[in-house]
Amino acid sequence: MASIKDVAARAGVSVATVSRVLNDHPSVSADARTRVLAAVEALGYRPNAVARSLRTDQTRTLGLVISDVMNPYFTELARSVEEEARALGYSVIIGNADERPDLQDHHVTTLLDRRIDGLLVSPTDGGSPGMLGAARAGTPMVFVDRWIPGVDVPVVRSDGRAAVRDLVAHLYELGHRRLAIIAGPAATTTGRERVDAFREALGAYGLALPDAYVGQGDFRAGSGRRVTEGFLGLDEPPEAVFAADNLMALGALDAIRARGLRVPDDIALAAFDDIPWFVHTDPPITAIAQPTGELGRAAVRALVDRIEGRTGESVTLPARLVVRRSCGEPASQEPPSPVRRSTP
Amino acid sequence: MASIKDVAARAGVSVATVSRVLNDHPSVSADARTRVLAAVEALGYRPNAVARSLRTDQTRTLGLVISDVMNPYFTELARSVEEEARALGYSVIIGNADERPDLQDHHVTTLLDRRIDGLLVSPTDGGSPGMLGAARAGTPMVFVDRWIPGVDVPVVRSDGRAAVRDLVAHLYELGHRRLAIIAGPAATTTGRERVDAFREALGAYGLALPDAYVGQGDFRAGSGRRVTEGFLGLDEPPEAVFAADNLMALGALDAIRARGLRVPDDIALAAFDDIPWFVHTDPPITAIAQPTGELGRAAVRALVDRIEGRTGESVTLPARLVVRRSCGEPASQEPPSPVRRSTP
DNA sequence: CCTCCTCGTGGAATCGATTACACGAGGGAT
DNA sequence: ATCCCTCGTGTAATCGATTCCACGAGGAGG
Repeated sequence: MASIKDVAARAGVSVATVSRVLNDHPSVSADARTRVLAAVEALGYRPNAVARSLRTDQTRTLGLVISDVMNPYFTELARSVEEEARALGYSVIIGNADERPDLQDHHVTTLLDRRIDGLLVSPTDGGSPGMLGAARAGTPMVFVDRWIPGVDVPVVRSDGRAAVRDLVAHLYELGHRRLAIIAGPAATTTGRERVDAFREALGAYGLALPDAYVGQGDFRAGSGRRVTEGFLGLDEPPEAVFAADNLMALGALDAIRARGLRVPDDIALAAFDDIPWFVHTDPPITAIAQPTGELGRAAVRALVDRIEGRTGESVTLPARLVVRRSCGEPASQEPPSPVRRSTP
Repeated sequence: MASIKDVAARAGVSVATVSRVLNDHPSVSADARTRVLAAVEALGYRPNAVARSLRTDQTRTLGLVISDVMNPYFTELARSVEEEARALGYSVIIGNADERPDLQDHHVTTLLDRRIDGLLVSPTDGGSPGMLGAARAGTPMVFVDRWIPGVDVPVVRSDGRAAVRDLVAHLYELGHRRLAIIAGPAATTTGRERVDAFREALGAYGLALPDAYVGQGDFRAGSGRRVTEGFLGLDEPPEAVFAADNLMALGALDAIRARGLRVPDDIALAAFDDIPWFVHTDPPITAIAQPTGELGRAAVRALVDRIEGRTGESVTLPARLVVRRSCGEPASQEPPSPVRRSTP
């Protein structure tokens, strides 16, 4: 592969001049410039990004560590992050933590070893050694979606409180009173917050959230299934289940169906995070939609601000409720009927 | 950030010795080794991968350029690729082409500029200049899923011919005779092959595939919708629609539903590429499943073989039909009834 | 006509690693 | 005792860029 020396030789100039042309530095004669450009063209020369990074101490690369690639929410996030980064002249390297702190740390270290300019993380846990180290090491960093309390890093996320209130209102109107939640891991902020918001909203209607109605999930489909089976096995099962993310909702749907029950007739189901597929499930699922694309773009902007010496700030965007059919027919069409419970 | 010099200074040895310890070269005294290790620990030293790559001319990184990250098939592929690569000591940088040749080229060049050790591509088109250049430039390369005929690069893919035959048999048994297909872009191998396989299978049953029943899609949901609307507007609409990928199937489902028709009662639907969500759609969709994970792993193995001087070979794995309910009830349960057609 | 600046250019240092080569010490064979 | 090999180590070259500094030519100003 041709190097800058080859170009210099062919153009009859020094490597310094070639470099100047490439970085369009002003003081290069028109003549030299054309000769260099011709040589570049002829040799199909492309600057070696590795060498350049070593010298300039910047890679124009962002690292993005997400909790789970197979989760459509995170793929969409990744996509918008890459788009915005590209628009700003950066590349993105994605690391998939698969909800495992050790894998997350592996990616963080690998990314740091490659001297990425900045790190975007949606932490899987409350702070693995690698993560904390990175935050302390001074690498520009921004949290997206989830964050770690007490760590001084900007957070770009969406606030679901209002949407959760809307959801509870919706469920209440439809006659549901015994509401349960499949929570995310307590180690994640989103895991905790959604439960808090749910409990608070319930409180506004004078409803309690008994411990039996709080299932511990891990943001994967399997846990949604297990927790829901638990709910269904209760003496007094909930009338509505709220899954704290889309994958767990899917698991819940499985469990409900496996019992021979139907949504929403036998039990209502709602999810946090809306995804295109929810329109097509049987029934279409009522969900709380985050402005995912905007989140990704805002996170990149905040990170690049930090990298380039400006002050990237935290951003909080509102989520909104998208009503479909998984909680029952809208009250306008039929009066809320007492919810039946059937156990096979 | 601490460099090898700092470690050397603190351990009281030369950088050469530090390097030897780090790469566990045999001729280092036990004493020097412990001192170096202690210094590494104390300084929290991590070798600079950029510098190392420049010197050794290898990055231990693979590039993966896929056609569309939002397509669950490709996310699963990406996930398995990363897993296998990690197991073999490589990192992966993913580039999302979004089915756009220009974006694909952008990623290929960026990846090449970073001197990745090998490239895994699922080409979006019949050969953009960048792709062809990369293939010629001698970078180790392997095609996954899709490939470019005439380019001498191993291909890891799955063969859907048998599964398509099974699908056609299934549709035929259920009484469907007018079968249509939503094709992928003609520039892609998978776009063409699936149509060919379908036509061939139809031929075995004495059925033709008229031009009006071949819709031109682009592997995105929108095109599936448009093509299906076209089919539905025909004087004699098809009784079954086969979408050449999962996203277009989703679009088809939308279009069918928008017309007030029902699957499978009014029209049957099947898709190439199976994804977890197909179990939960209304109705569950009959699909042809590729061994996606195995494909990704095989592709990485082939690529790493090439990189490390062995001969990575092409691999073809069979796909299989997964029958669900979107084409009608299995014949064993009820006799195939003449398919109705209803236009609103 | 001399001096000073600006402009274009090249030489060489530098980034942080790896590694060929040289060298001195010590041990075994003769 | 001498020679030779092996072992551990350090010095320095190298990878491919960027960039500081020096230098010569030429133009402007006195």
